[in-house]
Amino acid sequence: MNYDFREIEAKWQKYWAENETFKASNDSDKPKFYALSMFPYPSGAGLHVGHPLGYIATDIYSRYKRHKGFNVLHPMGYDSFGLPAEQYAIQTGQHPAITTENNINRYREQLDQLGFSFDWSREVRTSNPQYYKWTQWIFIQLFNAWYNKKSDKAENISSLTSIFEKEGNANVEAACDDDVPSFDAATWNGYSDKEKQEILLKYRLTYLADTEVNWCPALGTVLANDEIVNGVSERGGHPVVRKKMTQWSMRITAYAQRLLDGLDKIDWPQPLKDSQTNWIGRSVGATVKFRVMSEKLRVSESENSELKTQNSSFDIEVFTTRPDTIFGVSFMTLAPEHELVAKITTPEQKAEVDAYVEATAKRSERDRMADVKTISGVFTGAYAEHPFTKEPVPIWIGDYVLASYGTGAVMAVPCGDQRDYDFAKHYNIDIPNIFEGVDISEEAFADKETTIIANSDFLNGLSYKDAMKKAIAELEKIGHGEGKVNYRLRDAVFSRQRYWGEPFPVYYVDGMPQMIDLEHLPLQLPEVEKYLPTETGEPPLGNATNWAWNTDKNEVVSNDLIDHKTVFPLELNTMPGWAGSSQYFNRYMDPRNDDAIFSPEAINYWQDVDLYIGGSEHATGHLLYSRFWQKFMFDMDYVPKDEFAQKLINQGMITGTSAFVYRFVLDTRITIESKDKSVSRILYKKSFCISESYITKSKMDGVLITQGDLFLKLCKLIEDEIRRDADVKHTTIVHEKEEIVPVHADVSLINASDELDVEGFKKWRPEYADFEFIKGDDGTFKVSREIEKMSKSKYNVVNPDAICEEYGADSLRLYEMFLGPLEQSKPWNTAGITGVHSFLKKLWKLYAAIEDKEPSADNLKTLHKTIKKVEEDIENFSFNTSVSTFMICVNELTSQKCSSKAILEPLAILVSPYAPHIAEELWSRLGNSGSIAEAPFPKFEEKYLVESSKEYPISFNGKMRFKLELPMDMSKEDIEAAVLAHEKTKEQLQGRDPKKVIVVPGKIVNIVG
RNA sequence: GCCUUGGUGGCGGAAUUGGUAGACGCGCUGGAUUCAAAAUCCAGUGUCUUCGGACGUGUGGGUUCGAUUCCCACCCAAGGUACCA
Repeated sequence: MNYDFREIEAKWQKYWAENETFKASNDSDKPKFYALSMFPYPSGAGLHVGHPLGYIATDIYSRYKRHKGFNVLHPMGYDSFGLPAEQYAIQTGQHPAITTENNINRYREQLDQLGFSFDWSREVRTSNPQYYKWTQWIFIQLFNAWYNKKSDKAENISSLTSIFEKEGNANVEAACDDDVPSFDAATWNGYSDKEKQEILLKYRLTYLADTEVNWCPALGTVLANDEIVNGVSERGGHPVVRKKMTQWSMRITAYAQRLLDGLDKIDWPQPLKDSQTNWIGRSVGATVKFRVMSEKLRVSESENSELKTQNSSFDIEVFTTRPDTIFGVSFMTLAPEHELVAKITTPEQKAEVDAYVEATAKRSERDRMADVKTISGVFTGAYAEHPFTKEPVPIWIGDYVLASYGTGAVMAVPCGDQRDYDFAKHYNIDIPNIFEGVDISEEAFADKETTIIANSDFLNGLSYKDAMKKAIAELEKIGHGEGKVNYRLRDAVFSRQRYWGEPFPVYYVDGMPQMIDLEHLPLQLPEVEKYLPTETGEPPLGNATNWAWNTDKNEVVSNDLIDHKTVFPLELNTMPGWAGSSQYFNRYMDPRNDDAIFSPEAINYWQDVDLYIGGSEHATGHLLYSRFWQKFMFDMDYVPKDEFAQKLINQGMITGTSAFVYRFVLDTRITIESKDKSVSRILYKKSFCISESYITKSKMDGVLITQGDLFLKLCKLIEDEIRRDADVKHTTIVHEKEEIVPVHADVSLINASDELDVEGFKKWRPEYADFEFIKGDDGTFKVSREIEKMSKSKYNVVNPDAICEEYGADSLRLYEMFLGPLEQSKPWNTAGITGVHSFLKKLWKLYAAIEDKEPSADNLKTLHKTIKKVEEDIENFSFNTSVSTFMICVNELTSQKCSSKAILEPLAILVSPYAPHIAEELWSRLGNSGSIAEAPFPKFEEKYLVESSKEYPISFNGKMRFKLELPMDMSKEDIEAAVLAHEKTKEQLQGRDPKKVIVVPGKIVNIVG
């Protein structure tokens, strides 16, 4: 009887579905266990081999916990709103809901094939109105809440208005906008309704604010940072400008400290915690205000007091973690983008500053960050007044200061900060030493612990800590600053100018946002003709003709009916990708509930996620926002835990082999003098894709360069084209090449010799249809290959279907685990799959003739050794080593010719979390009815492993020379005597006396000499 | 630059607390079976070797009776990134 995996796997997948084997109940005497995998975005490419890695791990653990007697919740769903479906819709006109549905069906088919123990009755889809009803609901809860710093939690906005009514806002400590005016009760009560709403908006946990976005006029859309390359859009190379737009924001900064503190309570990988810690970026220090001195002011300081007030009205605020070094300030540096730069620059310096600002704008932030070698900056000509010494401090701009952090300005203390030091050295700026007994002639001194301040007036002789306190106190005294804890974290922009996302349950009355009542939710996405932004630059929902809210009927009506009395315009933005994923883990607990996001019974039973497995790329996105919402839900008493996942594991990614073609654009400026003497100037742009064989990466700086005379060849090509037009007397031709840009090519277009199917590529990427493809000398167009993470966006995905077809799901499951440690990244290579497949065949054979006979001691030893190891492995998420353990076990039992049911039955249970189909089949062949899923996990018994003797490795000076079998219970002294008496020992020592003999009973003997 | 992770045979990897380096699998070599192939089974397989051994876990040091494991310095690769003042 052969191992017919196709039949077996189909049979048990059907059985599980029909019997709802993995359906979880919200009511059970068993202890609960909630195992969760991050749900996928159903892309058009289908599931690839990287997806199941984490799912298999979660599945193994879930099945194991079920064997251990837990009531297991193991759900799956789809994060089904997202950009790819929308882009596909823009290209093809197909509604994203349809493509999404198709993709989900394909995912489901693939997932089913792999035999996961999901409770499909709880499936959620974020794009489903029944689901996003509750996403909208949470948004409303956030809108109706403010953060009270006194109680250190979110509260309903009504508690805020009642304070306002009684006493105004003087005593309110809230997380709010910076520009809240202060008012007393009478003023508040005298405000109009609209004025009150405007004030409240500054306090709400979700609020409207003007935020800068990357606007691409040519594409009519906002771009993400990674959609922009070298300042232009990745697609099409259009210019991108920073533009202010009114957007919904989430006041996540209110939770900065609690998000930081919460990390101590959860068992998440340290690198992930580090990355959240760094993202939140807490630093303790002070803000310091420097007053800008005007040029005139310095010349005629005391003469005109009116001029003084007029011209020194600019304050530069900096945040510093070293206020103790304030007397070491010898210059200031502003980010080139800083709004004051244009205002304070003197006329003499203007040209130089402008040029520098422009040059900086072209550099990416990453560029500016990574480049510490190049020191650059420009003096603005302006000076600021030192708050204590009143000395002028020159104000520079430099691209090492980023506008997005802190205030975008630093007080430079060259003696205490290496970057400031280098900058000062480079531009010959003073480096005053304010440290006692420290030599700063070579480098800055940044060690806080040993700092003693000197040359600093009232700070002289103080340590870092004392000087810090004193400096802050003095700054506060003179009104020039205050102690401050600064967070890097900024409020999260929550609006997207997209179609395929959750609509906001918001309409506008007199410009003020109003929430739609829960009973009228969900507010469903409207139909639109086109999924592109409108011609006037409104988001795609601006195309909808039926997108107005009737407050009488509480329904969506035609835009034509908007009268601003009972019918009002609806919000045109949609929510971002992370909205739907920030509470989905709680929704799984009670996914079909239409009256509440979940029932109190459900949340109180399941509490939180016990094990969450997913990729580390979500460290600062999904995982930070989810923790934020969970804490909010906790504050509002909806959930019992303020952290949603106790334990989290990052599965390593599976890397794929990406393929690149090289894009290269040649600009040619031509001046043509025709025979009739008329002169014309033309800009001629020609685009190429170049075979890999012409490209080398410069060893110096990693820049891509073309090899040999390719450039000349291409210039010649263009010149020939130009000159083909006859009537030309004289031409001047200047070629300018743009950078060589590597572009991903889909790996399905590449053959085994790394050659590109050029026609296929042009068809796949129509914007390359007119490009000239330059083949190599051998007449082929080669791509270059690189190992990268497997991802649809890198076009290097391999899907599991073929492997499933050829070897079966159990083989694939085992193989993905066998590849290596779960947390580590590893390359995908199917070469070794025959190994695990033949293991399954050997396992199968073992059960060919099962007998009811007593197992031998060897049998029992093998079994219990395996139980022990596998159990330890699962608990440690070391799934690769348990696959090896199974192989060893089956090899041993095969050579022992074991056929005993007492051994083979527990073995089937051990294997079942890993290879559930074959385990079920063997289980039923052993005579059991029903599923193996609930069978109790075999119990390990030490007694079968007790050994009477041990084969000791005998080493000399740490090197193993021979082995010696000795009884387990032999004493140290006896072992030493036995080893020293052995003739091989004498042979090794060759007459020398051993200096020392180390005996570790049960482990090793080492002889030194 | 910074943060994180990693570096062990031809390849994926193992060695759980400092105690036999290379488990297990792939690949490769030889053999059995077969008309032949696939499949299966058996044996071998870190490198060098004068066949005694010597060397060997990115590099160089150190601690130790003993180091893949601990410490210091460095090199390389991947992922992330925010010069955090």
